[in-house]
Amino acid sequence: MKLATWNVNSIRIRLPRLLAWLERRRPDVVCLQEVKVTDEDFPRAELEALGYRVLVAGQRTYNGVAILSRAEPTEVARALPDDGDDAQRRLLVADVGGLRVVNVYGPNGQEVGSEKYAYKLDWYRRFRAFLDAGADAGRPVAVCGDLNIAPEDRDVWDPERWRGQVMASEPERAAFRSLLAWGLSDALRLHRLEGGLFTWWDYRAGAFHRGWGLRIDHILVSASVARGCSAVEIDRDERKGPKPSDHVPVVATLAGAG
DNA sequence: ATGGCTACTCCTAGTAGA
Repeated sequence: MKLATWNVNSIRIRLPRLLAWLERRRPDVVCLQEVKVTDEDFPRAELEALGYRVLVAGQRTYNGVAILSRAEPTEVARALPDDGDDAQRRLLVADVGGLRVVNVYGPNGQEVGSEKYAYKLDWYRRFRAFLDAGADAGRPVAVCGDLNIAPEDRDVWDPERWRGQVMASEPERAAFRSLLAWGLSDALRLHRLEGGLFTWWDYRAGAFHRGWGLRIDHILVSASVARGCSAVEIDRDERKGPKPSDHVPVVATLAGAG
């Protein structure tokens, strides 16, 4: 089966590209981030017409996550347990077949030392506690999404320029490692060890064509899933052409039925 | 690299993204 994650940066603007990509790629499960619409405004019918079931934890303007799946999903959670009623929509968890799919849109953090940076680190602390309490790394689990963390120097285009900056700071990298320590593997790194593999490029300054990217979108898998993970691809071409998201999809090929 | 963009909104200016 193919499991994908994509920060679409507005499902409204990206719907034509998303539909074309789904028809071409035929993923079995897709985690979307930054859909930027409420549940009611989510383009459910267009996606169902392609054969997908749709779960949405939507929000107007900001954030918002969704899971598309060919098989029937069972919703497990749509917020962290200590989120308030008006919390930012950054989490959606569903069981699809035997796989627990944890879709995450990690906070941006804005700037090291800012209030939003503190929120980001605290969010990851709460997310790790959620995994501890509500999931079992001994079972098939995949944590997918835009984590907004470049885990190592090889995941940024210029390590010296990014050293200590938001997305690449040591406390953020420690938060990423705390997810691995829970019992997950970085699926891409099971197959590809080289640098220069990026999933996001700034819209400004021709960053994509200059190779100024970061790897901040990830698929993390528990051990049983890792054993059946035969490939992970970054759909870099989705950054080209008209109206791209600033992020591209990451697609893992896993053992087992869709 | 400190923004030359994009998308959003009580929409034409301010906020946020990363």
